[in-house]
Amino acid sequence: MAEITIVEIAKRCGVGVSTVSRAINNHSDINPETKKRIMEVIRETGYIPNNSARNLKRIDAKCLAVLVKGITNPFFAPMIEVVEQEVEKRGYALVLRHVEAYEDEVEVALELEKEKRLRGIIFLGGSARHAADKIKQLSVPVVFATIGSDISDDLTGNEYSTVSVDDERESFKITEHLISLGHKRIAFMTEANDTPSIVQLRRKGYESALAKHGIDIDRNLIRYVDQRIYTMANGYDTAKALVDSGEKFTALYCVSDVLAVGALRAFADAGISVPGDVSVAGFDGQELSRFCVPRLTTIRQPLQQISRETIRLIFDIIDKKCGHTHITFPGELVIGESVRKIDDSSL
Amino acid sequence: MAEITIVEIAKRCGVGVSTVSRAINNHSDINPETKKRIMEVIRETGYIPNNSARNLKRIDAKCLAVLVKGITNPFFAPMIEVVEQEVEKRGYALVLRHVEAYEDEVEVALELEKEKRLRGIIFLGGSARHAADKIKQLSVPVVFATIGSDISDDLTGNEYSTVSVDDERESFKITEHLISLGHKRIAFMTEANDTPSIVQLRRKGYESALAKHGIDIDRNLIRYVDQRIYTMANGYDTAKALVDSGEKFTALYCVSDVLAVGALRAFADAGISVPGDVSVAGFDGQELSRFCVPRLTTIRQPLQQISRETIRLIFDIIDKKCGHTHITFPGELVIGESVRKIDDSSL
DNA sequence: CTGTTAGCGCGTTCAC
DNA sequence: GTGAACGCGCTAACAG
Repeated sequence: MAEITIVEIAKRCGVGVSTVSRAINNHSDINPETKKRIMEVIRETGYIPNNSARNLKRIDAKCLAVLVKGITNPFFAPMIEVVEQEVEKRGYALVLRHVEAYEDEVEVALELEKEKRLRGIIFLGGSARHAADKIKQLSVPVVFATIGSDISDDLTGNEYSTVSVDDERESFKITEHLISLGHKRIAFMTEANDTPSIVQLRRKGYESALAKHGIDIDRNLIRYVDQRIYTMANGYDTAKALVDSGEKFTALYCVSDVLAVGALRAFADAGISVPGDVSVAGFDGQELSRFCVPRLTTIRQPLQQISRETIRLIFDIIDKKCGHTHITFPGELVIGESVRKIDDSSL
Repeated sequence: MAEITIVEIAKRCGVGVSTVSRAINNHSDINPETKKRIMEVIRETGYIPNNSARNLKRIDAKCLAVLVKGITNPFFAPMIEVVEQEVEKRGYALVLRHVEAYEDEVEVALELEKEKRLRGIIFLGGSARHAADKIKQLSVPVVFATIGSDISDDLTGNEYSTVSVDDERESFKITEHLISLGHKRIAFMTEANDTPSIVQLRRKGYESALAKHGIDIDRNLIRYVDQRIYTMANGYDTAKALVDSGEKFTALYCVSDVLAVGALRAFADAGISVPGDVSVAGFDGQELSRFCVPRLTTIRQPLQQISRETIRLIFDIIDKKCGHTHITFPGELVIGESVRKIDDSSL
């Protein structure tokens, strides 16, 4: 397979390479006839320009990178769709990159920035805290989506933008909702995580809601999943362990819908009725929460809005229409069928 | 931010660029001391080699590409994890690329092949049929995973490999399972798709099972979702329409678990008990099928095995240990709680 | 409107 | 063991 290059195409057309280049890149100053002829030959030969070479030369490509942390997570799928549409609408190209759990997303961004000519970087998910100096090394605008503003102690917040819900407040909200329905012994399923993160913010919200209403925090009611909060199996196992421990509780609040669905299944297997015997609440408002049986009471994150706003923001920053900002959207308390008012005669 | 290059590093170290290059790429013929000094400077400066330039020059990188069709689909997540592990274990790099529904995955592969130095390409999902000449243009070994062997009419099958279940046979199997439990009026939820695809194979299996048992195919029982078979909302809407139509049926078989879960919810809302009034079967055996209420009866695809075998195969082909092959794994009929034997007194 | 030419940053010869 | 020089394929000046 003789690698066919732009020179070869130029030869076959009897033109210079730059003319071919112009044809490929839709430059205006080219004879339509010439262009047509060139495109013809390109099609015939099946020539495909080498992207590496292009990236190397190109001064500037209208290109955005989106780095998504955790491919296993269906959470981001609806966001990505929106982002793709919007970016295309603006005539930009999109580099979508998945970052493994063990990788440092900023590190990956740094590398990508060298390789492509990026105009901006969007992070979807990922850890909430990054080394300040690394973020500073990024030379194009950065927006974190679904992550709040406390990304690094050492940054003033002017080096990047964020678009997200206020995880602590939303978590407070749903916990208070449970309390308002008479629940006092509210178990909490989360991830054991020392580093500041979304998960930790949600825990804070849970604890402060209890505190506000004079309910003591019972450490036995706080249960940790093994590593990942986006697998049903973890939700199942942890809920089962909770039940088996004999601990009394009237509600279980899980930091993610996925965990909550796993818990639903565990309760079903244990012959515990939801919401008859126990109420279950989730967080995220994923598609799943609307289709499981019973439907989950949860906090819906406005992912569409977050996505759209993220895009708007990054383009505004690119176009120097504004500086870095931190935008917070309210989440929505979605009342499902998995939570109910408590009777006095409960366990 | 002055873009720092290999020349700059060389200058600061007082060595030639090629020495720096050798240090970066772990070449053997370099003084350990020199190397150490260079790596030190690289760390200090935060220098990151430009990948485009590397790809342009590099004769050969141990690199594999995996093209995944449809990012919305959680189906592939477990496969990707396995693939990543295995590839890393063999010391290869991995390029993971998501292909949009409207993109032609082979086209993308062609482009990628020009850009990077690939040694092999793996396709996860995607349409079952491709233009023969395009596949032939690919100069490195190609393996299709989860797609059967009828990828193109014009190919002998020696130009590529496949690793998958026999979708038609598995579909036949689960349909026959329903029939064996006394079901005769078995509705089928699928995607309207003219082009040969997995979906069509499953339909064939459904129809031939009915035929074998002397059950007429009732076109009113075959229901088409709007475009995508991996959204619960589609399963919900289509099941609801089926119920509303007043058509009589005792079982519903959906071409994907995701659709089936949507259907479960629709039946719950309609006050139809599963499996009391209606039995529901899915296909795929995703995590979801084990955690929904009731658990789904479905066909589990052995994704781990498929992934592992795909990797083994592509490396064997790269190493010339074997030629192209077509491997079929049996699926597993998983008995859940969503299907039951029919009474004679049913609707 | 078009052809010629100079690099983009790096890996790879080939001398030393 | 190391450095100088060449060129990968392409785009962007520039000159015509």
